[in-house]
Amino acid sequence: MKSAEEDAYSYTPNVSLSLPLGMGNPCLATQYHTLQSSPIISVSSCHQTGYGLHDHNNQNPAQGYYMSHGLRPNGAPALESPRIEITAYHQYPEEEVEESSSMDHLVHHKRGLNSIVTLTLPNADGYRDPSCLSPASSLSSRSCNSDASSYESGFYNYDNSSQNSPWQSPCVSPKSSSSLLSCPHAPLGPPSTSPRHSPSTSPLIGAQAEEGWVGQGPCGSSRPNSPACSGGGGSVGVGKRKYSFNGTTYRQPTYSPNQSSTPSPRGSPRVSVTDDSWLANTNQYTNSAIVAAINALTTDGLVDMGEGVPVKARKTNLDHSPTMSLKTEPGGEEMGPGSELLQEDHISRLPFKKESYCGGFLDVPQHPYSWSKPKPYLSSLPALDWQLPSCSGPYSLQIEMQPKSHHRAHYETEGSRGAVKAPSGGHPVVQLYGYMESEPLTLQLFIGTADDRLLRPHAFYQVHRITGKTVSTASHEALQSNTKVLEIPLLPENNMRAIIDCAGILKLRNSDIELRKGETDIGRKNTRVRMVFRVHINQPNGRTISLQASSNPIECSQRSAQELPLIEKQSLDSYPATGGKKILLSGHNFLPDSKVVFVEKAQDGHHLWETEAKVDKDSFKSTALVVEIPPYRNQRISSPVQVNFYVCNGKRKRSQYQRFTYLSPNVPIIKTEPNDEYEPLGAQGLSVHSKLYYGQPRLTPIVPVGDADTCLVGVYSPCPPCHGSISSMPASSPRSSPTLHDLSPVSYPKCLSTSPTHAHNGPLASAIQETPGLCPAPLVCPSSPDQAPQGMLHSQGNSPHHLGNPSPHGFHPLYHNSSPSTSPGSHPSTPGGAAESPFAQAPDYSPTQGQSQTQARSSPPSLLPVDASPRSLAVTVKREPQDLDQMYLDDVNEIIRNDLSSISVHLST
DNA sequence: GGGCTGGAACAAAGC
DNA sequence: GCGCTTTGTTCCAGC
Repeated sequence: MKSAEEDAYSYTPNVSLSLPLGMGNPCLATQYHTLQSSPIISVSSCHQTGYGLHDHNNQNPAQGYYMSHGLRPNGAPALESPRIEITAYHQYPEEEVEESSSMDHLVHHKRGLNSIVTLTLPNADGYRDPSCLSPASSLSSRSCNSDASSYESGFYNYDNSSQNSPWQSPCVSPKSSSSLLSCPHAPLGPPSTSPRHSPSTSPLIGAQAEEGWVGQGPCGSSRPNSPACSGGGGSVGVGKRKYSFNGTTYRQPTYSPNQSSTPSPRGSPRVSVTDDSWLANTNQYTNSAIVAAINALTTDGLVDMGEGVPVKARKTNLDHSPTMSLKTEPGGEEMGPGSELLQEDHISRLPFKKESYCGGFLDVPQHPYSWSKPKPYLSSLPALDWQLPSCSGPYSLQIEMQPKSHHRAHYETEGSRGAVKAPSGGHPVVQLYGYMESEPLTLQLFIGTADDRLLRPHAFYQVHRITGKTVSTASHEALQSNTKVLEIPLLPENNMRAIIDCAGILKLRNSDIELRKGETDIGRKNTRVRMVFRVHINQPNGRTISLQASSNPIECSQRSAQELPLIEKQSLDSYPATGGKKILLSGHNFLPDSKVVFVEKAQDGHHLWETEAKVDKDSFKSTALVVEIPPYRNQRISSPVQVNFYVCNGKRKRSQYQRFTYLSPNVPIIKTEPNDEYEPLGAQGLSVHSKLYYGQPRLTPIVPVGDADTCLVGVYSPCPPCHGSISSMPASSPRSSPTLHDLSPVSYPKCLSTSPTHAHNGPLASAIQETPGLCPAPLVCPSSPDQAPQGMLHSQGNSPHHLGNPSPHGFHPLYHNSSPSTSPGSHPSTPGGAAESPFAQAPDYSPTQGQSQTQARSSPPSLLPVDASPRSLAVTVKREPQDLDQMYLDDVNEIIRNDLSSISVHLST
């Protein structure tokens, strides 16, 4: 069975818990580095290494998290002070640098840093090397960047990057100080590990942006120019830009809500948005928007400046400069504000306001220079690779309608293949619950990974804006850290609900991406993605609550979609070790000869046990398999054991791993119906739990943009409805293997195990991710009384996987630590912050968000200590978890303290 | 005529 | 180094 893939899995990180803070989290490391300087290398390495490191990290989700978020030294009290740290942390030093007061200086600085990692071509564009780009590719790249061409400029990216860096944000934010604290949380959430993120990380981002392009080389390799450039895909971006600076082209005006000429069928948001409203936030917006725009444009501007942006790009940019950022054609509607330049997170935060967008742009556009200088603004918005919760306080971002599991992405050389659809034939639907304000918000959408690792922007896929008669939702493309982000208005009139019929998926050539400096991801067989939605809600106290919800995995490869088996749901997540019960698997591409293999892996990825389950051929369907749960190798387990299973249609045609938990035979079986709500797939009788293994990362700290503190604080409290899943949690995956398909869930391992006991269980970690969608709830959110603060809540729903797994725990613990109480400096809880608990679990979204939501709603989050799968378990076990948590927390705290002390020492030195 | 789609040819990468 | 298989990318054709 061991295939390369598996080997990859082996990755599993064995990070020791002890390391957590520092080691575990690359971020931290990086940070340190930066701080200390030394390690810059490390940082760089991180980047470059990218996944490798990350992976490891990832594997330990916890670590990752810690690192990135909270733990980060910053998180520690000590950390706070030095902004530097923050900076350091990033993969992109640049970003950090930028934030620093002296921009220029910083910039250079960055570059320097980058240089280490990669060459910094200021101009280097976005994800592709301009030079390298084949005509087609250029388009594509543009498409990606699309409008972007303008974006391509390196600057732009940098900016983004900076923003991205989680750490930075804190600094930036006025309240930043606290940010540091937030960091602590952060760790939990967004694992620094995240490939991209991590310093090294995100290949895309970092790589693309800055370094990028190894490019040239690639160019050659990659098909140079595809004739097709003209190809449709790209077309979208370029051709369609309608907005030129000129007001005319520009539609900013359109953005204005009222103006929207074309009423969106649903009441385009525009309508709702009033100028006033726009104005209201304008200032903020403006700044952010402008910045963003600038960034985007900047590139161009830079180019103009002579930096070497490809002529094409320049033209585009010039012509459209504003455009790039602003595209908003859809429907002619003006989304307005949203569209704007949100590139930056900031933008996103801001409510859609026309001003920000329009005003800023219109005015600015013409001057390249104006754009040219991206201000260093520290957007506090969390980087795209940060793991964010789907629920926080009263807010909950939910994917009401999940996208289909398959969507053939188009190449730049092709025409668009349309918007991602929902299984029902409609389109995905996203809704923000709990938002009672009258101000419209911007919903951000980008294409993220769907592997076991932490959720991060996908290096090989970009969201593609779809426009036309059939598109009712206005949207705007922005580029953030080399990742295309589609901005969609969320209007109160529409109940903060958006139908995502304006988003397609663009495939970038592997060769173009892999050659970029710093890129560590492999495109081959890395064809699964998730739609990631984010919304940033400004709070009266100045803080910003950022929520994220990720869709179920979407297979984007034509061939894979047709051949690879895909498990979307399973009727049972756990069962006694005796096995024997039948489980219904729902999905696609099942064959009469499909085999279902149960596998148990050690933390290091080695197979401990593997057995083929009996498949009921009589009930075979291409979309459903009935399998008999094989007895576990050890019938006397005293605690839940998490294993994985997959469907195999033949050599190299395996589904992703799904988690399954064997329970102690003595344990009363509790149904795991929570998922019932899952309904759909499950329909067949067995309730199916959705959950792709990779699922979604569930936990995520909330990242308050505004405040550093917030971050910390950010805990998010349980969300009432939390249907949402945590989008982010990564599963930690061992992965890495280029072949995403085989994600070994197991890898997680090392994450900090939450519970001491679990700590070492590799697999456990994974659980976290999986924790299904429950609402994040609960960890300890003071805010929500209802929820008990247990350390580990699991989202019930989806994730059955948890059982036994600490993974979840792992995270949780951290969270806890991070929580004010626990971690000393780190988190003070943020008072006003939405969630008190810094981290939120991400609910899993899994498959059907709807499900998750429903589940969540229907049943309050339960704490499952062991994660046993379902809620039921939770019920029974409740207490343990707490104890464990406590213990875990203690351990974690200890670790953190140690870490902090060491950090402070470093700093002082 | 353009946008979507589905299918498949061609070619590179892996095994 | 060769041949077969797998996967990625580009083209074509039809709706």
